[in-house]
Amino acid sequence: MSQSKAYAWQKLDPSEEAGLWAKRAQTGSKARCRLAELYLPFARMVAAKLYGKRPNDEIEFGDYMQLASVGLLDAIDRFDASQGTAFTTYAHYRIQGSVLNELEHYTERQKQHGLQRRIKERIKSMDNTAMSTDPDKVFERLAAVAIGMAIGMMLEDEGLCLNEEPDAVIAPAYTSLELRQLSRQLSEMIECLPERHAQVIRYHYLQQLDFSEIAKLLGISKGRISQLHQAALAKLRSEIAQLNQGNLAW
DNA sequence: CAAACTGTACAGTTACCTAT
DNA sequence: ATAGGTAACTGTACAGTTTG
Repeated sequence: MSQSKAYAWQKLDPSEEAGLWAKRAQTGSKARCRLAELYLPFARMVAAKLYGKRPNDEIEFGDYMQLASVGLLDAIDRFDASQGTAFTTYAHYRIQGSVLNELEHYTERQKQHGLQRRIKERIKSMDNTAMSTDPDKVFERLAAVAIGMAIGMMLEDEGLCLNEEPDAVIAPAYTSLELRQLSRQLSEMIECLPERHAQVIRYHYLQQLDFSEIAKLLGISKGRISQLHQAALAKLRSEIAQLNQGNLAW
């Protein structure tokens, strides 16, 4: 399969991209963040190719992706646009180097923090009202669980359309029409979130980056990412609760 | 030997603060 | 009011050690 539509990196007008490179070094630069967002699918593709050649299954794709994103940021910071070479050519070597170099030093401990655990934690983080006994929280809890399942499905849909990740989990058990609809609605809701909130959700759930990596990408602190994450989830829950009032089917 | 305990590392959360 | 930083905190998983 050729690169899926969802992962095709967006081509910018050359002058617009040149502007981004020029502004990238400014403190708290939106340009740097925009470039990272633009080329993250490229980093993912490089990670996927390396993952395809992995010698064993000890390290999961999510970990390759994390290392690739670090390499991407490094490439963005060091790339000299005036040299006339394409960024992807330069970035390919840096990302590959970053992944291979870090994998060499990968500790047993890091291996233990794999994708499955991250997904489990993220779905759990959606359900932080689960222990509530307050009846008023029941709908909120249902919405939280539904969001967790829907985002879980979105993660797996990513796997379905990303052939470079050969061992992606396929055929989820809960592919009901209702959840498919919720997943679609959820994507639309995420697009309607404030930009920062949407970025955190996309990076965390779709690109599988942890808060520290997102913080580096956006140039803000890990604590702030957590706050944006909580605020985004609160908004999504509220949206879903409203949806629920109009449609008791789920 | 296995269960219980303890220490450590890490990801994420929260309270409180400052700057705009 | 909002965005963001910082540091202390919580929860979890794991490794190593102790104890019966």
